[in-house]
Formats: sequence, structure tokens, C-alpha cells
Amino acid sequence: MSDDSAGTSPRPTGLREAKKQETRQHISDQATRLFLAQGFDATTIAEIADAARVSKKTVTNYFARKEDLALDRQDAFVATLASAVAARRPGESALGALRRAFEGSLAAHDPVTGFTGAEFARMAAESPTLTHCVRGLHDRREEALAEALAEAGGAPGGDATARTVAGLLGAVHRVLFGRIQHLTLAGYAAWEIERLVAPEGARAFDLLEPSLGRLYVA
Amino acid sequence: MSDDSAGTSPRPTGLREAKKQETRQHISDQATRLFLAQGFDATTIAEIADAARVSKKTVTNYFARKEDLALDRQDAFVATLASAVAARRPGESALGALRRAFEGSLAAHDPVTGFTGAEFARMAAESPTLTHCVRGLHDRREEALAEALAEAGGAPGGDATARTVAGLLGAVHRVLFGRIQHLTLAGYAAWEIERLVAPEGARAFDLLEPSLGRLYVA
DNA sequence: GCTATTTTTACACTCGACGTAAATTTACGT
DNA sequence: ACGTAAATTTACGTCGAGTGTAAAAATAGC
Repeated sequence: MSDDSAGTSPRPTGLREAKKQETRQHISDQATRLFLAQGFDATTIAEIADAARVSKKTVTNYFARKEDLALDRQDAFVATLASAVAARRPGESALGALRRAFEGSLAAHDPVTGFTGAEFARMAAESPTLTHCVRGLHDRREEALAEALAEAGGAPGGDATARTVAGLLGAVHRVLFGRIQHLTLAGYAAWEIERLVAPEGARAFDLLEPSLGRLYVA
Repeated sequence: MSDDSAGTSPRPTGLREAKKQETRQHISDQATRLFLAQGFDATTIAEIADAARVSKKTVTNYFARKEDLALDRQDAFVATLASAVAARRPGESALGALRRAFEGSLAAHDPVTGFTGAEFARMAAESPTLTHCVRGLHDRREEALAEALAEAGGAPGGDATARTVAGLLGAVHRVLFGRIQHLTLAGYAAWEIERLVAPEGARAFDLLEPSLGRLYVA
């Protein structure tokens, strides 16, 4: 909840708020730099604090968990699938909307589809902690999608069906995400990956069409 | 390496091996008891060691991570889906085999399908650490399934298709697992859960039939 | 400038995880 | 049965993430 102009909550004055964001960004930048340079696990919070010239406590104050220092825009990532379904066109199924969303993100080389850059991909792949965290984000994304589907209606069976369909659609996006990350690690350029993955995505969405094409149609 | 009497593996003599298993089981039992009594996170390794009357190091020696003390038969769980596909009948699709496997496990109230008992379900739900770990097991299970599908053949598109289909089939089992866990937490008895979830499972597998029913047929 | 609030810091602490070398237990040849 | 070699267990130290607390510093509002 963010109140703007007129405050129910005491609206912290400009400079304080600005400095907070500045400090947060500075810490995040230093952390990212160190993570990419020497790996996630090999970088300690003390090092990050030292690089950012703040105390350890300030770091863990802004970022509750170490992983939060490496993963940016988590909420945006989590919301993508649910948003795509909520914004589907009249007559378009959830499957169709998520297909369009994937194709758009693929063409845009969007990080939420797996285009995270080779350095990040290497860092994530080398750290079990980070890998688990990314998996958690995929799960939250799937849950958000399930809620969006349940709210949208358009299929018999209620929440149970919504969760199942969200699992299926989430799985497709998750697998394609992993594929893009894998190809990134293998050294392919973004445009090459786009050309390689596009037909795989098409095949996957085609595959689901007979099962899901008539569900959750707006 | 000292090979003695017989054996490809150095076959440590009987008593030593027996005592090891005994100690391991004893530690696991004490850990389980404490976890169920006071929760996973609220139980320290030191307490477990104390209860089992061994040193902390012995505990972390047998169980590399704390979660391993709570999760039993991980490899068996991971293998279930891949095994079901490998053992599918002639003319049976992977979807059909996994449907049979689910129905059998559901009727048997098998832990691998989510019948873990109310105490365990509560413990797992209350501990983020444990929840993440269970998610990791689902992922390993999906990966094993993908390998089994790729090895089995029976679909165009090679590994990419295998991974996608494994994602879909894994998602169904995972969602149903979660549903059973949820109902367990809500206080339903196993036989009630069986009656509630059976039609949901049927609906989910029916849903996928038009898409996957003709793939990976033995 | 003064005061109240917020942010940052220093310090201490818990816990999981890892490493090492000594002490204990078990196995086996003689 | 005894002694030696091997494995197991233990005690001890270390590291790093994460938390709590109260003092110190910075900022807001008057």
C-alpha cells in the first residue's frame, strides 16, 4: 500500500526517502558487481557492506535475505503470467494470452522470459541457493496465475481446475525459461536463442491447444 | 581401498555397518520426534544430538543438511514418476501410466502422493525451509521424468518435448500432492481425502488426454 | 537552534555448516 | 587373545547468514 499526496501514513519527507532509495540502490549495485565478479556464494555480506561503505546491519536491514541482493524486480516477474491472463482479449483463451505474452517477451529478449544475460545465468547456475530462490519465484508466479484464473472464471471445477491449469501453463513458461537460460549459458546470443526457442515454444503451446484452448476464454 | 573377502564394493564388515544404520535411524527418530513436537525451525541440531546422545558433528556427519533429518526416502519419491513411465504397459501412453500410478497411490494412501500425515504436513507447512526442500524434490522428480521420457522416445521434438511434457505431467502430480496436503492440514481423514481428490485427479488427467494421450506410447 | 523521529551503527548472539586432529571403537591377521 | 590397521565418534575451532538491542548519527518540523 503506497499513499501518495495526502497521507494516512506520515509520508516521510523527500530527502530522507530519496537517500534511502539511493543507499538501497548503491548497496544493490555493489552486491551485483561482486556477485558477477566472484560468484554469489563466494561473496559475503561483509564484503558487500565494505564495498558499499555501510555496516553489515544496514545491508541486512535493506535486504532481508542475501538472495534479494541478486534478484531484481521479483514482484514484476511474479505478476507477469497473471497480468497476461487478466489482460487477455475478448474471445482469447488463457492459453492464447500466455502464448502471446511469451512470444512478445521472447521477441523483446525480456529478462522475465529468461534473457538474464550470461553473467547472471552463470552466477545463478553456480549457486544452489540462488537456483532454489528462482524456483521459488516460478512457484509464486504460478500461484498468482492460479488466483487470476480462479478469479477470471471460464472453466468448470473451480479452484482445483484453476490450480491445475496454472500448473500446466506455469510449467510451459518455466521450462522455456530454463531452456533460454541453458542456451545463454552455452554461449548463444540473444537473437540466436530467439530463433531456436520460438519453434519450441510454438510446439509446446500447440500441444496444449486441444486441452486448454477452450478454457478461460474472455 | 581394501577389498576383503568378496564384493565389488569394500563391504565393511557386519557389525560396523549394522551399528551405523542403527545410529543413523536413532538420530532420525529423535529428530522426527522433536520436529513434530516443537516444529522444524524451533528444533536445533544441538537438541537432536543431545536427545540422541551423540555429538553435533555425528548428526551433521550422517545428515549433510538439517532438512535431510525430516525428509525420508527422498530418492524413492524422486523416482516414482520415472519408474511409472518406464513400467508402462504395451500400448499405454505416459499419461495413462502416470494416471494409473496416481490412482494406485491415492487408493493406497501413499506418502509419495501427499499422504504424509497431519503432523508432518503441519511441520512442513510451518517451515519455509522445509517447503523449499519439498519443492526441490518435486523438481528432481520432474527432471527424472524428463530423462525417462527422452529415453523412452515416442514423441517428436526430442529432449525439448520431453522436458515440456515432463513439466506438464509433473505439474499435475505436484498440484494434486499439494491438494492432498492441504486437505490433510484441514483435518480430513485419508479416506475422505481419497474420495475428494479422486474426481479432481480424473478431471486433470482427462483434461490432458487430448494433448498427451498419443505421446510416449509404449 | 531545538526537539522528535528515523536511520545507521557497533556489539553480541544463535544457529547451520565445515574442517581438523585426537580419542574411541571395531576389524582382522597372527 | 593380542596388537595393529581402519573406521567412527568426538571436541574444538572457524565461518557466514541472520537477528536483537541500544547507542550514535542524520534528518524533519517547529
